[in-house]
Amino acid sequence: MLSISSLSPPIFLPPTNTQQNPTLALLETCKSMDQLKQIHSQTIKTAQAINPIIQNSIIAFCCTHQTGDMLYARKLFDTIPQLNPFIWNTMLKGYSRIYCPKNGVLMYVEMLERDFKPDHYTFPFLMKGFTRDVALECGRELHGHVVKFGFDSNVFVQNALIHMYCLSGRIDMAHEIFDVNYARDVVTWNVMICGYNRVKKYDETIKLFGEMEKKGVLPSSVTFVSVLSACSKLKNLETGMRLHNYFKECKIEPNLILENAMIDMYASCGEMDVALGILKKMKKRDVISWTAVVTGFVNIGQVDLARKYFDNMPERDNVSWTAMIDGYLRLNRFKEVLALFREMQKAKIKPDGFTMVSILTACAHLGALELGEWINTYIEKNKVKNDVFVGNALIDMYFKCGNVEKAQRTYEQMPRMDKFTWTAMIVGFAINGLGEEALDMFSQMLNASVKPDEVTYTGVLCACAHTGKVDEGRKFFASMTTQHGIEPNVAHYGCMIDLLGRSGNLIEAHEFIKNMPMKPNSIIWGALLGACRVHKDKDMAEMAAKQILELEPNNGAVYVLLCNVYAACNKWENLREVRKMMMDRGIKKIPGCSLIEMNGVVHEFVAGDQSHPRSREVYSKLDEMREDLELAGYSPDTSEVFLDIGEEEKESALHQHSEKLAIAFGLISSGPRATLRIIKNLRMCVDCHRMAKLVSKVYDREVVVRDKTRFHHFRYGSCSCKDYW
DNA sequence: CTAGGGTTAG
Repeated sequence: MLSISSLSPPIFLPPTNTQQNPTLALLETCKSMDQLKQIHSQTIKTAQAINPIIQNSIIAFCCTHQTGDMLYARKLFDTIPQLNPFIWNTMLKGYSRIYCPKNGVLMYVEMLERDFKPDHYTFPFLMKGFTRDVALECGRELHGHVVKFGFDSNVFVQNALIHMYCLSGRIDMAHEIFDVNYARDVVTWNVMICGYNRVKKYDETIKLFGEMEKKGVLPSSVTFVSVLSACSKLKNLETGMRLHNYFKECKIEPNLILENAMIDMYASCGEMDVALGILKKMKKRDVISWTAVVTGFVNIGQVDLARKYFDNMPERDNVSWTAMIDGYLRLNRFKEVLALFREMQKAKIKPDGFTMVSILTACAHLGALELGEWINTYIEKNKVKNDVFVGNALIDMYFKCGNVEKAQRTYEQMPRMDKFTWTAMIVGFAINGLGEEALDMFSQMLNASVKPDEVTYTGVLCACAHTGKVDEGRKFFASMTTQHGIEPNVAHYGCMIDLLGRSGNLIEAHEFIKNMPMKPNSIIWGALLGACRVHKDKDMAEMAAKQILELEPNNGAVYVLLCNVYAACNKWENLREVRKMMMDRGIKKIPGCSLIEMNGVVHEFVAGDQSHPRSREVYSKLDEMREDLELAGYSPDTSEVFLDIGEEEKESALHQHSEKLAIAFGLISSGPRATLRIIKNLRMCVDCHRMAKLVSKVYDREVVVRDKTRFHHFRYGSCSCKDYW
């Protein structure tokens, strides 16, 4: 018996070029998956669905079109009895397009298992969608396959391979292939150049471009874009301008990307006039063009001008917002940082890791722990890429908001650490008075063979200064040069003066200043002056104050400190003289100001402040506190009040210090046992310090005060600084 | 005579 099919005439396949086959013509104009599905069902009805050319075209649409659906492609793919290399390749291209490199690799494996040989299209398609991780995982093996299947002289495959090694950070392997590759074209150079940009070796980028010129390879516009980008990063205007002239000579048609790269290069080198000139002449501009201009103005500190361009941009994405936010951050305009971030949220633009780092940095400066916590939750909930930068910013934020536990927890969860992580931990412990922990971190860092830099050493010396580790401090100061070749800068000297002076070695501190290789600034003398206050050395204080006033005649803090010294030494006549000098010269004391964050709102109190809406309650709470605390042994310490007034008035002035107002406000506006976190612009005075200790005991509250230089954690009646500050 | 590589802003 013969089967029906063998009796039937061969199925008539309609012509398969677009002119003659209406289905193929339809597919060519197809715009969406919906349309495609209609065409597909039509082909099933008309029995064209088994026409391999139609099948290929339908799958190709799913794999290549913007709206293409790879699940649909795969379903169709599975129904095809007779596969060919073309379809496999198209599928690989599809997975690359939607960035599913793992599916691509699985498909490639399946292809080999089913005895299809990869051709020279297979590898470029497959590798195009690779991520760093996949490239690391499969790179070597695929390289082997390329050799095994004999594509080591195909330029497309070789370029894809170099590209893949650059992606996984194996620039050495990439260069090796580049060097032995006899099939090189301009794209090979471009891939290699781009690889150096990716690992931030911009000098190498420019070097390679030079080699390319020497070899007489004509660069393409892509070459120019990459090399311009390197010039931008290096702020190498000379090479940038040479490139500008060069591609005019080459008669390369400028396109949007190239012009954007030009704007970026000039803007980054501070040549805003040229950058704006290019922007003006462009036929088409996009969000990148405008953002490059905004960044340019931010770079030269012209943040208000940057804002003008930002406000006039036809569209803004997260990069533009972050660039603008970063502008305010760099000028320490933190409130504007947060305000702009709120606007960004209103505009429904999703922040990413870069944005988070900027906002967290602002939170760290402002001590805005609640917002910082909110950002942390946001990162977790929205799966913002939690890389080492974000982690470092989180650690820094928690420490600078005085939350040591959360900082440590973040540190423990870091998937990867770098020099900045260690440094953030050391500095963080140091400013929170945890000297042992800071130094322990430092030795762990050295054990991990991470090289410390000058900031790391600032933290190390600061840890010694805040905890009175004089001998260790001297030792570290010496070792930074001898062991790590870091020349101490003025901040390191500042830490040493602080360390020596505060521990009572005033003469040695002064000697240290005399032997500094650079000119001591007001911070150096200020450290010595502060030490003179603690150790009641009137003569040296006068000398130090004189030095500062020569540098900064209007430095109000110096007068205040000098007054403090006189008050501490009972030199009332001298104190009056300085007071008079301040009046005559119109020098104002910087008013003490404390911030306390309550339910996401930052409340600000200055000394004697009555402007807060709950001011009356605050003052009556203060009176109540005074009674409670006196029962626990409090008596006012007026030794640091230098106003020429009666004892009772002194007590009253003391009573209204900004941190006391903030603590009282904190007590009436938070639940029992909630931690109070206060940020103060000046140093804490002895009396407020004593009172805060008692508050922590009497009201069973943790009080954290960040003053000008460090943290005080008050718990169970004592302070983390052990009264050494 | 079905398909292919590289690039820009924080």
